[in-house]
Amino acid sequence: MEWTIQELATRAGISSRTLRHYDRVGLLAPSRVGANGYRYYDPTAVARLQRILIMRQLGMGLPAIAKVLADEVDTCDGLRAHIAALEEERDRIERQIRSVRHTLEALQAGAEPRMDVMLAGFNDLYKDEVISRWGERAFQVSNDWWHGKTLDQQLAWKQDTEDLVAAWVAAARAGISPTSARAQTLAARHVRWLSEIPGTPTADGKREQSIAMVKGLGDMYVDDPRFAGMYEDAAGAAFVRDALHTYARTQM
Amino acid sequence: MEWTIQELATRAGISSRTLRHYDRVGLLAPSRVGANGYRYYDPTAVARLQRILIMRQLGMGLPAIAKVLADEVDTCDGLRAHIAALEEERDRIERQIRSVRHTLEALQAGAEPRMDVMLAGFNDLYKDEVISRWGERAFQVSNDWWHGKTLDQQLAWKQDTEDLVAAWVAAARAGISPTSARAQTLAARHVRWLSEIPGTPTADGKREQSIAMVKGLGDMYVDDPRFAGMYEDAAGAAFVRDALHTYARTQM
DNA sequence: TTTGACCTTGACGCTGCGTCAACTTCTAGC
DNA sequence: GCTAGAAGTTGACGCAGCGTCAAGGTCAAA
Repeated sequence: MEWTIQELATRAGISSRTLRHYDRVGLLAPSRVGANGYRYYDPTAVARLQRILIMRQLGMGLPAIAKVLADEVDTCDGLRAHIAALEEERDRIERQIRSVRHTLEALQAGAEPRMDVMLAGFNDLYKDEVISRWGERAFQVSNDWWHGKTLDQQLAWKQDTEDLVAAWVAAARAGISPTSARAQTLAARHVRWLSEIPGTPTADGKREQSIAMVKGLGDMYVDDPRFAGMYEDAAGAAFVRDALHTYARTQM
Repeated sequence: MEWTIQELATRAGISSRTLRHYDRVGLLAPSRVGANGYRYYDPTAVARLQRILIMRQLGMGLPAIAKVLADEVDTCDGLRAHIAALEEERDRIERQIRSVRHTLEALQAGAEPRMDVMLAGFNDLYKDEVISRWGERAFQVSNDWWHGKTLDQQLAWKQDTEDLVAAWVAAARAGISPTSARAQTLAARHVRWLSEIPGTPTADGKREQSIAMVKGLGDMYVDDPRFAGMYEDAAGAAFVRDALHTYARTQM
């Protein structure tokens, strides 16, 4: 008793292309190949196909199925691993949904695109900075802090940020020195603003690291394209950087 | 103020390959291309990249992002559509998980692989049959019936099925006629067994269709590779088929 | 001028097949 | 015996979003 590729495919509800694919990837070889190259399948092959289709219907990948069929992995273990992977994926999507909802609400609440861009850019940049210098955990803390805020709190924080930036721009325009009292007052405010974010060295009271971070941040405002234009122009960013450097050197 | 591909990529935390890819797919063109072919990006391009990366981080696909950036779709609408897609996906995975858990429990409870194969095969086959002959709805009903059963009930049903098959094999081995009283008793039991499945014509009391289904099922036991060996051999399957045909003709 | 870093285009790989394309083989009717 | 049509074969592109060589041109510093 044996069947041609089409007979088997039709009965199994799949395409002959799929069977050829399974043959090519070594998942299911035909029991016999005629001198003409035709593939023929016997009941043993059909049984194997059964198992393949069951696992496939459960969403397992072909390599994982192959391992189970090759007896490298126990069927139960394979399924358990698959469940774990599925749960992981589900949780990831769940987080994704919350994140998108959050963004959508913020957008609807009137947060302008540029605002959003600025903050997201800050977050991203901050992420890289924090991860590379103080490890992944610190980023996790401040990230949770941000996403744990209510919409009102986020908007309020955005407002604070905008005010601070506006003050910097005004000071830079005024042509005063970065070492002047007014600039240093702004620098102090900037550092306080930073310290609101938990998980940062400034918030954690680590002096050496705080200084390094404040200086590094100043440099980034100048060098990083993502902050381009944040302080109006290159001169504005340089002003902020110089003021922050001076503050870090003399007041921290 | 402009940056080379590498400068921008490093700051943005992506690869230069990604930027080239975005250029190729028309998502983000460099603001200027030198005579040497080098790509250069200005602050406008950086801002656009910002928006792209934000949406990408939210899990949106590049084509969807392109539509939003091209103002074909409102940002909020894009996000809403994305949320809907994510929720769909999450629900799908959720169903997937339940299904795999179910299978795993059945397997651990001692259902042997061959049993599982046999029943899954039956379900699949039955699905094709029912869908093609009585429409999708009927399949839905019987599928829900199966998945609505508790594990114990499923195992009990499997046991019934096994007993029935064993009885058929014994009768076929005994060399009796398919029209004999013993064979016809088995056929009656087979039809009762079938009628337990809701949504089938037998369960619904549709006489003409019941007869057609019982006969068709008998034919399938012989012709379909997925039932190969279920009744031991071709002779066994033929015996069942003949008995069912006789029963359908004379008793239904 | 050399070296090394950075730029370019081109192309394969991954997942699981769908979908032509081009060609050979089998089957059935006249 | 011939021919049409159904079914078989291999080969290759496409899909999402890049990672990853490969081969070669350009640029900046020593």
